Amino acid sequence: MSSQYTFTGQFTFSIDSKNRINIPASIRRQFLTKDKKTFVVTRGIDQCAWIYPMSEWNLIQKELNQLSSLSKTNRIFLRNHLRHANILKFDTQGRFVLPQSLVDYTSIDKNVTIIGVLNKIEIWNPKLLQKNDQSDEIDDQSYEQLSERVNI
Amino acid sequence: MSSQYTFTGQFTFSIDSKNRINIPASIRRQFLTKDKKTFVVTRGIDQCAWIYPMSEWNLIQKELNQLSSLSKTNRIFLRNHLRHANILKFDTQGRFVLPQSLVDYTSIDKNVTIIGVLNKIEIWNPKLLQKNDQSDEIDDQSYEQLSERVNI
DNA sequence: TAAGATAAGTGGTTAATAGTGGGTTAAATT
DNA sequence: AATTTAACCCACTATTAACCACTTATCTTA
Repeated sequence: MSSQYTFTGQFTFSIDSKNRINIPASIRRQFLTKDKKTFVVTRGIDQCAWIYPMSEWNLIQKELNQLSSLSKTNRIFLRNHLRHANILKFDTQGRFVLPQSLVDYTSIDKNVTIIGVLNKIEIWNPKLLQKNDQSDEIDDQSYEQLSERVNI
Repeated sequence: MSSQYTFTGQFTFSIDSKNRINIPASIRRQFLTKDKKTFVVTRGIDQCAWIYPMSEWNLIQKELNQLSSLSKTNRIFLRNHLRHANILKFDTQGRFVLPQSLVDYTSIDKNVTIIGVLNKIEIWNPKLLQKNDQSDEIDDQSYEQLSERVNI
């Protein structure tokens, strides 16, 4: 089964003294009832945190299960992906607390930028995201390759 | 499945103090009932905003879903494409509010030019569009290349 | 073609929702 | 038992969305 979520958009919120972060109402409303406000926060591959609704995470776990631990790459990848995964819920106000380890990893201090990326939500320190904006330009060749797969 | 929309024409309207923009009635009437006045506004590749009726956007999303986030190029591409996409509806008067980030990106201030371009609608600052008119002439060679793909 | 009727575009006000900050109680940990 | 942590509750402010009203344009019909 493929993804049931298609998050989009960008929002800038604040993190408070208790490490609470608000989930944008428009994103919150998209959560399916079966997920019951439950999701998984984990390390992103870039310097951000990734949030998956529980049912999405289950799909990912199924895929990860296919990877044999005989391969070193697989072992490292699995380890780093799973050890930082926290199952959380958002509270009655629509917030969740970002675990300290992820606060550190993402270097988030005062403000956070939240962006929807299809089946996941990314949590960024705005300054780091901006830095990526500048350096992460896609070169022409890569665009050419993409154009063979994506028609927009 | 291919596009169900063929927008055409050009209109000049105004944007008000709350960033509301009217969608031309003739274009509004073309919206299929299944789309329920819902659409996606996002950054155009040029300095304009693009509007896709929801069903059109869903086609694009389906393609984006094929891209794995393990590839760096994919990650950057997905992020930068989706973060500026806002799912919106037009109100009972047929207007929508253009998000501030897109107001900035398009440099729209007082007036807007709205153009129908097949499956999408473009929103421009009239002055920028005019500037493009002058500089964006297509050279003969490019026309030759186009002729191999498009028969008009 | 003039007059009335309908639709389209624009502007402002009000009501509802969303975001934020803090405090209180309950649970867990040491 | 003391301290920390997490869930819950309440309150304030800012933002957004719904509503109403007016003007201009377009269409209809006498």
